[in-house]
Amino acid sequence: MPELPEVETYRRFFAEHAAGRTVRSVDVLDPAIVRNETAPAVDLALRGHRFGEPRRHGKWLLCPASGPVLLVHFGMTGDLVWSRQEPERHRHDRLALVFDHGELRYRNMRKLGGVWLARDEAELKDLIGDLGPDALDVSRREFLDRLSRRRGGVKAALMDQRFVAGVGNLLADEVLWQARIHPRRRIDDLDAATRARLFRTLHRVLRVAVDEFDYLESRMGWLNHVRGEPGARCPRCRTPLSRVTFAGRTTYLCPSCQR
DNA sequence: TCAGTTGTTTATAT
DNA sequence: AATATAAACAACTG
Repeated sequence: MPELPEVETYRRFFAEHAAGRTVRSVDVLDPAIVRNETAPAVDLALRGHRFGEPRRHGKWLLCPASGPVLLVHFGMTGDLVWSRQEPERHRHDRLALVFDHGELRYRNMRKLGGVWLARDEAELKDLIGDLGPDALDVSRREFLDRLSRRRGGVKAALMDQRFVAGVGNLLADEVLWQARIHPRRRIDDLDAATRARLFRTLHRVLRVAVDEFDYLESRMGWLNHVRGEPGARCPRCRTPLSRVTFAGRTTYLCPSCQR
């Protein structure tokens, strides 16, 4: 379930199991999941290398291995699995990093996303493309500055990875609902107080989310707690929520609270 | 059978 | 040049 908070969870998981460990082999179980190299090339590049501390930028997990960097993107259905917790490989396990003490598997049912190998930091930048600042890392000043240069709808901006990196469909709805901003509101129409509220809310939602596993469902009083339930009502004012399609994505909002 | 799904890219239109 | 939209990608689930 990967947006920024989930990928942060994967980063910690990778750090726990793979950082400081030497790769014995890379078993590519589905060659199509490696997007920019052949399966043997990935094995050859990483075998015998030791992983350092993983980093995260937006929804990308970046795993340096003394020289080459393994790039992991989770799409909609990606996951990491540690072999001690689940001994058998699953049919959606697409790649396994094999260590002496176990194996870390990249699972992805739908195969959106995948794994890339960068030979160095320069190649890494080319592969992840023109990403904006990480949504949890961006300063208020930079966020407001970027917002002032942006036109169009506010939800589209939040979800644009070149604007800020890490916010997806569910988080965008959550932030806008908490900040009481209609997702179709034009950025030009937002006054200074509303822009400041948007930043504060974005930051607060992300902070809570990265610290709380399963926040999407467990966080009482949040939009995502009731999202998708038939007849769902706004947790604040009890007005029935609207469900609309916006740029091909399902959007939930409260017609009473949000403008 | 049909609609829907937390992401990204591409083509096309505005 | 930016922004908006739909479709495609793939593999399910209800």
